[in-house]
Amino acid sequence: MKNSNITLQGIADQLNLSVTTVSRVLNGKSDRYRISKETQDSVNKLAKELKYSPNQLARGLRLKRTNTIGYIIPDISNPFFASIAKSVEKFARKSGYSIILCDSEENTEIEENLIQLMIERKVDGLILSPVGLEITHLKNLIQKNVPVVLLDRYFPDLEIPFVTSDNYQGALEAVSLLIENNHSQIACIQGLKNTSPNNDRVKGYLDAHKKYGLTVDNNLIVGDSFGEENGYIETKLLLKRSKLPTAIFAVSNLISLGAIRAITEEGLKIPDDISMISFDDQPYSRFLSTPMTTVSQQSTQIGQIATKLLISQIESNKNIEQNGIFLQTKLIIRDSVKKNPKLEVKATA
Amino acid sequence: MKNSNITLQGIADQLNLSVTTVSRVLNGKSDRYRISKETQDSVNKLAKELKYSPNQLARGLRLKRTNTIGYIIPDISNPFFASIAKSVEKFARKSGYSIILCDSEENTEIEENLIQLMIERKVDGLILSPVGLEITHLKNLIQKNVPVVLLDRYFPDLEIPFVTSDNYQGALEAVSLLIENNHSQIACIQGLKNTSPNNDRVKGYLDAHKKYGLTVDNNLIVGDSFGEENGYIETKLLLKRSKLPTAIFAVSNLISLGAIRAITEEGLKIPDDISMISFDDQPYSRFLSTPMTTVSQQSTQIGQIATKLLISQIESNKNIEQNGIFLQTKLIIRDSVKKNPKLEVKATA
DNA sequence: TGACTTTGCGCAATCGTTTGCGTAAAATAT
DNA sequence: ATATTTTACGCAAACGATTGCGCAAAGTCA
Repeated sequence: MKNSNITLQGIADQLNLSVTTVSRVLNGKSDRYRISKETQDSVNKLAKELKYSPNQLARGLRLKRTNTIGYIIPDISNPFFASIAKSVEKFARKSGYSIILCDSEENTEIEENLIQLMIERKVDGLILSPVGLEITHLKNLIQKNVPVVLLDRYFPDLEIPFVTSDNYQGALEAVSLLIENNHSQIACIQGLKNTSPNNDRVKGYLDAHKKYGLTVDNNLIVGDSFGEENGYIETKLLLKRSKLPTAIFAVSNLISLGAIRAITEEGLKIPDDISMISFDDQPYSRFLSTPMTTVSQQSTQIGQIATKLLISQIESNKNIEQNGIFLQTKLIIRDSVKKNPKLEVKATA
Repeated sequence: MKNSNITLQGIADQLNLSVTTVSRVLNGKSDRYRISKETQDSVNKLAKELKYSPNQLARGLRLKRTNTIGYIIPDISNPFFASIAKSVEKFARKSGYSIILCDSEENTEIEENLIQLMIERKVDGLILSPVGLEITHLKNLIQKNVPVVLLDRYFPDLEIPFVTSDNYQGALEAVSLLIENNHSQIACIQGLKNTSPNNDRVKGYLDAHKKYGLTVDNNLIVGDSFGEENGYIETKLLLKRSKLPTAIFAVSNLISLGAIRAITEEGLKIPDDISMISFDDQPYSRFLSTPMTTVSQQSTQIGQIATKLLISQIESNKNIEQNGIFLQTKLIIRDSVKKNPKLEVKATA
């Protein structure tokens, strides 16, 4: 209560100086304003003694700059986002920024409120993994000249810089592997519709089929969320069908976990009864009952690049010319794909 | 650039009112100050039109209240902390608070800097999972009258409210299970020393032995970090010993993951060659190659209670009388413990 | 008509910094 | 001795909000 009231004024009073001078000394501008060495020393000494700590609210108000980045993600408990968050926070911190973290719970309404909140809190910029396909609130944002970088998800027709994995390519490779192992009944359990990762992965799934001259049964594309529950439910349903899929392409790590739960419950085995490839590699992926073949993303890099992009945008005061960055994925082959007996399948491309 | 300059002043000017009045209307204090209906309506209307959004820096400066909670954790990419973070953020948000999240990287120096940073940013309170055994910076904090709640970790001799799992009991049960299955050479791979979760878990490990009249070989207590690497390295070393432990008690989920990696590398099997129990249940635990017996913590509740505790402290303006809250753990028995042939082991208690 | 009450709103200080100008005193030059 | 430069610092506004008083105008009452 007492200590918290140490201000420039307080120091100035005790030394019979003006706040101006104290401020200048403490900001290392002594030389530019010719503050005498003795004054400098006395100020520094007293500030240390009193444990002066600048009020960043006041400073931010005056400077119109808070060194704060707003960071909105759909689910911090998803290990994929958690590891990105780790690198975002770390890089921001090392660059002198703090982050205000909010979880939009994959809900557009919450997301909009959070953006409003970030504006009120005068963040210098925003890193965002947007939820839906609603983009008016984002347009408002850029009109307000708030630097924004999209992370993991983007809008093809919006001029906002973004960084994400090359989800299309990743999915293409994954599903191609399945097809090359002579799977043709491949279910795709997708995540939240209308998000770019989902769209791109599904497109990869489709194009892989096309590449090998296969037609896809649209009934095999199911689901609507990146969560575990979705994976469980959809797999349960898939396994009740008369014609069982021989493989599952799970569009996220949580989905595959749910799928495994369902498969296990039904007493089936991966890959003997059904094969599987999952997006997102996790530390545990290789130690699963059947080590999982996965599409690995460079989450650390995604976070770091996004942060770097945002900060350079903030500090240069101009919008980035560069629009989108796609990071390569990597197919990690383990044991969850079974080689089926050959069918009459040949590559077109 | 234009839009961002909408302030109370701007609205007041356009309506030929004072900022005072505008402020009062917008804060719903019209009635208390008898602002006429017409004035109210005109203010509200214009504010909406101009998309006025209050500057929280200014407000915070004036009100000495930011509705912000500082949140410092040692590793956001650890799923255990990530799921706590999820519930902290959610509960805080629903209570009208935002959180500034920082990762201390299990480093005391960083932690101290972050606390300083939080003070400068005038957070209303702090949720902290402290790193080491250094507590002077925490004492400073409470002297400054900043509400603090410790999460996951605590100091027995510090009067700061905390919420954590009953790590002692959890470890006691886990190791007892091992002993009851006739294991006597049980290695304990511990986490960061001098943190309460580690201390309490190791104590549980020791007391379980005591309970059954077993003496523990101190060489079996190894390691010094909650991370995956520690689990890997220590297990590698353990497996090189002439006298192999028959079981491993892994003090965190990441440790057990590292341990599994080492065990797999050495071509050994769980539980046939070596048994294992891990702290922290995770969604994947049951789907590991050998479904893991774990000690599950109520992470959602931990986060929520901590946040609730902090907010009530903030809003009541007095320190909580209640000091520590321990949440029960739950032993989830799966397949990673092998029943050994009986030894001459009998319970003392 | 004058006194009193109610209505409706504004003044100005305050929160803690930063910064564009100034300026008095000391030093130096002429 | 006067003019000029240098040294070392201060004034006061500004950032955008909140709030304790205060006060003029209108309404009510006798």
